Amino acid sequence: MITPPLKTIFYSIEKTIKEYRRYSQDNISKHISDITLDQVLVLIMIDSNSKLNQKEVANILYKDHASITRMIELLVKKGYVKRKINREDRRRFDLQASEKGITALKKLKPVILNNRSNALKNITQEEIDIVNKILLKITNNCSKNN
Amino acid sequence: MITPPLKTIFYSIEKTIKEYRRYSQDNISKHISDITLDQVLVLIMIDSNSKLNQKEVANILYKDHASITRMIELLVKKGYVKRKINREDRRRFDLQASEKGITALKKLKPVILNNRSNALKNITQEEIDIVNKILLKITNNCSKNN
DNA sequence: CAAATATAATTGATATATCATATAAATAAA
DNA sequence: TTTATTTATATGATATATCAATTATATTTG
Repeated sequence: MITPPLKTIFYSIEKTIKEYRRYSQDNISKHISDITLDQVLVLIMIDSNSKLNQKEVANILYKDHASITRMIELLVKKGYVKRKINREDRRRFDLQASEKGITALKKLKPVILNNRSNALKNITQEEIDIVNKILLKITNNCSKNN
Repeated sequence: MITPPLKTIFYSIEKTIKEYRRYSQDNISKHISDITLDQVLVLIMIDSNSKLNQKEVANILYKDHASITRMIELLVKKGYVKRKINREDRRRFDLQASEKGITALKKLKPVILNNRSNALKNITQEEIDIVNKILLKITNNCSKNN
């Protein structure tokens, strides 16, 4: 008999992140309807450091480079991000939040912060540290053993 | 200044589940190359209880019904699952692992169990309980406040 | 310098997530 | 019993995840 996934910690982890994403996306959509949580995170990164290229954004957000390419493509198409070829290295792009992007961030940063703090209500920093520590162990077990 | 997602617990959670999925998928693929982790979980559920219909599988695995429809479609197409219309309720399907599905499960169940225990190496049951408890709090915070 | 190699980003294919809508069958209500 | 509502599944659209392969440019090396 195999343990139903229902009872494993992996199930809890997936369920938690899904609920957080849904909750977070709902609140974002109340303010701006054509942007996703992931796109907001990309936009925040771009706006916080104009030196970042796509590869670095991908590494920071722990996303696949292909996904970042497509997210930025959508952000550019919707006018939240401006993209110019880098002068020193023509393989790279210089990324910059547009006026529209900056305006969106003004609205959305508090929403994100609020999502996070609501999601963590009644959870102590110590508890968060414990969870982080144990999750890191799992991560390491999976990457080492592969 | 908004906290970089890098430092939030949500980032840890996403990173952990991604690493576990990648690790798990790699080991599955070593044995059977045309099946995904999610499909294996669906197959396990179907095989463990022949009474389950798609809606129930979706609820157990905490997946969207649309996703389950498509996963089962693929499992049927690849010959791992047999699907027949239920006699009492013609909206439902009776789901059953085929011979091929059963053979696959014989190989894959130990792989799944091994993945789980490797991923949790050097983590105590008490630690797992703590993580589960805190993750549940987050889940509840997100569903209540929405 | 020319050839080989490495890097940044893109593209393609396939699977899954999510949400909205549709369809068909079952059940409840008028 | 006809109509309305609910339920199980499917379908469509769009976004993201993942992996492989490609393209263009940079860098290294012979």
